[in-house]
Amino acid sequence: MIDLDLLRDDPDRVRASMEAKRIGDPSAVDAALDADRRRREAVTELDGLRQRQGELGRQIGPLMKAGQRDEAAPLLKESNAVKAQVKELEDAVRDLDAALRDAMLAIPNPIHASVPVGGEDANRVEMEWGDTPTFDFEPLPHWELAERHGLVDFERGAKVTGAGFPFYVGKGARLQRALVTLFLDLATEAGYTEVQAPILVNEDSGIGTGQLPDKEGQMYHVTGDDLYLVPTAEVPLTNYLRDEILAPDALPIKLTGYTPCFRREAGSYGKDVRGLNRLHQFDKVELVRFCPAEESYDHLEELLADAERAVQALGLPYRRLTLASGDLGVTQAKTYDLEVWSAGQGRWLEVSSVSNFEAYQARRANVRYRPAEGEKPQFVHTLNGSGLALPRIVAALLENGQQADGSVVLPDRLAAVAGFDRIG
RNA sequence: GGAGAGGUGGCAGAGUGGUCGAAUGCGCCGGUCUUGAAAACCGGAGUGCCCUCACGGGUACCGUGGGUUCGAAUCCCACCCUCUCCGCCA
Repeated sequence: MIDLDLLRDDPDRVRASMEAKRIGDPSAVDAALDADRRRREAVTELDGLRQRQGELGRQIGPLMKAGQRDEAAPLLKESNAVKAQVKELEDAVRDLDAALRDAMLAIPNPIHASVPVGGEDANRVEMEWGDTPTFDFEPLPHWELAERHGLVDFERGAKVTGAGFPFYVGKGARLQRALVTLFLDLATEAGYTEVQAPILVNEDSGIGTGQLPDKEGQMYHVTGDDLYLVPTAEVPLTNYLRDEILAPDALPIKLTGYTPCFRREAGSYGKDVRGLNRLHQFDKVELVRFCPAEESYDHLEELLADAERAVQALGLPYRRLTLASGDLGVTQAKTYDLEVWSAGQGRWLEVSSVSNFEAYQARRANVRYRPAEGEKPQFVHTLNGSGLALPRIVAALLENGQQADGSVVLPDRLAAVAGFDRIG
């Protein structure tokens, strides 16, 4: 949710940002402004009527008690008339509230000034880290390595559930477990509090972080109980503090959590679907921060460094991108992506997305803090980033670590957690 | 899943139709007193929305949403959650 004051004061900026993001219909701005104006008129009138209603009630009370029905009669008549008007206006305000809310939810978060404007080709590569491996043989893609070593069973996953729900087997499974442990340990070292979160969330939580209503089709919906499988731990971790007012000394709050993530990936069939590149269920460790508004861009850089440290711990070559406006989602003001080099596929794979949502999610989820004792509550800023998403990390580990004999050598830091240093 | 009890301000806990945003206690903030502190005493203190340049005023909120009534924390309906017992179960 954007700031209603911003919308009132500078609707052009909001429209320009929508165009830069290439999201939504700019007419939502006018719809919101119109609903806002009409709502305020209606509320002002409604409050006046309620005031009159209260006055009448206070006069009628004593009269009724004293049995002076005749004295009360004209007052009762007026009160009944006011009552009808109040009812009418309440309905009107309710409709206008809903209209305003719908329009506001359809307006994306304005981009930060440092975000390059443009489409995907305007994404800015900020840096590359590590050396991409060279081979004196033809490196294999990870799905061939995984099959050779029996690490991932896609066919049985498809049988038991469907495409995109693989089994990890033997060292494949142990590798998953080791990566989760390693990433959580790194986050703990960086000062995050580990949280084990529910992986089913309700509708309010989906709205709070911005998946709902506009990405409804991307989430698995358990209709029997009207709950949603989380597409990322961001949803439960950020909603952890929903509808709360935090004490002055509570911020910053840093949470980390591992969850499986479920994504329907509707509309992306046939794109990047080989192997582990794109799955309906995958594992991810998420990093989430809550902080005061004026600190959030410092926290964004810190969070970015936290995510990069995880990639570096695995020794995987990667690059960092600042996403251009057209590649940003509804909720982000600024996002960095981290992409690891995938030697067997000869391409970069996104393994982390690190974003500042400013107050956009906080407004939707109503997460506030009191800057100082006695001061008015303010919305926090929320940030999050993958730290990291597993499948593509596994792909890169297999592809970059492969040897001429088909075996795979694991980086030391991971081997220490996994309990084995090579596969095959 | 069945039966019962209950959801009130930071916490505890009154309030079962009228002037109740809500007693009281604890906690919290400010003050008086004190060399300082404690105790005692005095005062203050929720959130949203609307009007106002502001001072300030209005209004809503007692789990959530409806309803009855001139008037609802209080009565009615639905839902959610918590607790106790039974059943089931990792």
